[in-house]
Amino acid sequence: MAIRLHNTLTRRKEDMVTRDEGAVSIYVCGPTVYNHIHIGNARTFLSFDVIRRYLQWRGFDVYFVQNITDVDDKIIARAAEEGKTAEEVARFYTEAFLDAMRALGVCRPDVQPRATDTIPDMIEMVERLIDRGHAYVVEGDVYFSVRSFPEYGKLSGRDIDELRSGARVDVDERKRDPVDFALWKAAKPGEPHWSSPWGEGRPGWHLECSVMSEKELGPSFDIHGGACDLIFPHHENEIAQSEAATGRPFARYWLHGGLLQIDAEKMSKSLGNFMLLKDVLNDYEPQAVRMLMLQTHYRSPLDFSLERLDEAKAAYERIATLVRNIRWARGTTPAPDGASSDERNRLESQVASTRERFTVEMDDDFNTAGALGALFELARVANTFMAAHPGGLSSADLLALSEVEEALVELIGALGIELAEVNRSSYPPEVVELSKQLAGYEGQDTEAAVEALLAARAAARTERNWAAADAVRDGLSDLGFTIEDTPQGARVSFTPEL
RNA sequence: GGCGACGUGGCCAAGUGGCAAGGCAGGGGCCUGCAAAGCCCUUAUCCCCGGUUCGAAUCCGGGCGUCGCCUCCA
Repeated sequence: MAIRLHNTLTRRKEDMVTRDEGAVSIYVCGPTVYNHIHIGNARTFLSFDVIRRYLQWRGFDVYFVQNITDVDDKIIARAAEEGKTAEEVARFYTEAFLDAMRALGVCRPDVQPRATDTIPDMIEMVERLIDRGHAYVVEGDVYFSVRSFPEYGKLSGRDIDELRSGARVDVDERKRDPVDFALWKAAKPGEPHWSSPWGEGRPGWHLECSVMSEKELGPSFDIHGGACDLIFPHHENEIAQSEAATGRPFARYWLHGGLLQIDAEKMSKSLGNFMLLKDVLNDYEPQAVRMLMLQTHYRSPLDFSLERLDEAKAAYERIATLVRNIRWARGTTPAPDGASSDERNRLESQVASTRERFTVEMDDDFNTAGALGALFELARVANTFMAAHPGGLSSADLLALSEVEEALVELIGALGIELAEVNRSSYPPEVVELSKQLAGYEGQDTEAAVEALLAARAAARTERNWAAADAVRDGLSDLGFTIEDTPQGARVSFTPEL
């Protein structure tokens, strides 16, 4: 079964046929580093991280390139505001961006070129465009001649003449045509600048993506991604630059993500209605953020709110709790009899059908919402299986459940959501003091302290001393532990608040 | 005005011709010493009108509404 992609260029879903069989080359537009990225920026990077991970999971050899725009008007403006140099601003927010991506669990691109490291290549492409009659020099600026590229507008469905009449911006009289755009800008005093055949200057924004993608992936590659607000003019201009410079088709498939909205309005730095990713991650686990994004198809708009983030967190915990409960059950002593072989077969066939449906959904233009639906169905079936046998599960039952666990961890992992193992070493030290008070524990080991508390609570419950039992549970609860009673004993889990 | 996306239960959302996934929230029940987790039950004339079809959320036409791009934007 082929993977289907919605291609903005053709406005329909197509079978993915890559340049090299078994390999996928991807270029995704990265951030301009003039501020911390907001949650809307994060959505796009997350979407393409999921696409990349899924293709890898499907066995493709993925080569993923994403630029960092570290020279730009907005960086210069920000530097002026802060009384810093543009280089300082760019360096600071580049680091902040890399930190934020790490915190969200976004895989690093295979190559992550910076615009300022690619200047010679950009100059070379501009020279090529001038040589081929697609660009012209005016007083140190170089412009791309849009009319020299007849296919201009094929991505965004725009018509050059309509663009021209609709141009609202003050027209630069030196341009031969109002729709022409800058490839190279002569530097004003105090701006970052590089030597070029046209004098000291800096590159235009659209240029770097054409240059980097060609340098890293070749003139024709498989997938070019970005958010849909980049379709025009950015991606249209990239196509014009690259195809005019190389004479060869640019990206085969154009994938565009929908925008994140707040109160049904685009989240953007210019509108001022944004939330920074780093602030959101201060209060929420990355898994909750990822779950929220995955519940909506990547091309649809997504209205963001903390309420929805709470819902996504609850949804994530449904899966995480199940996996934790399976792991716990597998640590208990198997019962002599549990489920019937029919029940086990049903569970196992559900695992198989979940894997099947997950793949079908994801192959169809990365339908993460559908894929999650498959996982939740498996969760319900597995929960039902366990609920039907409160008296305990046999070794065979536990083996079947371990297949459920394996599938959930693997499949949700293919979407970039990690189901972490419980880390006992991170138990808080306060538990020792609590155990001393309530269970007479004398040692210093946190894990042993918890064991002592659970033993004390079990004893109290046997004596029907609910006050003593609840004191232990409440004390542990205050430290971030959850105690749940089952017929097989108390189940403890530790989930510290962020 | 041009180009594009979208309109599915209380909220979110998948589904693009054949009995409407899933999550969250609410209500009822079960389990529990009380909880927690979980299970069971429970809520949809798929924006409106017309058309095509044996059959339409899904295709076509018209309307209404929301959003995006057309200017820097993930």
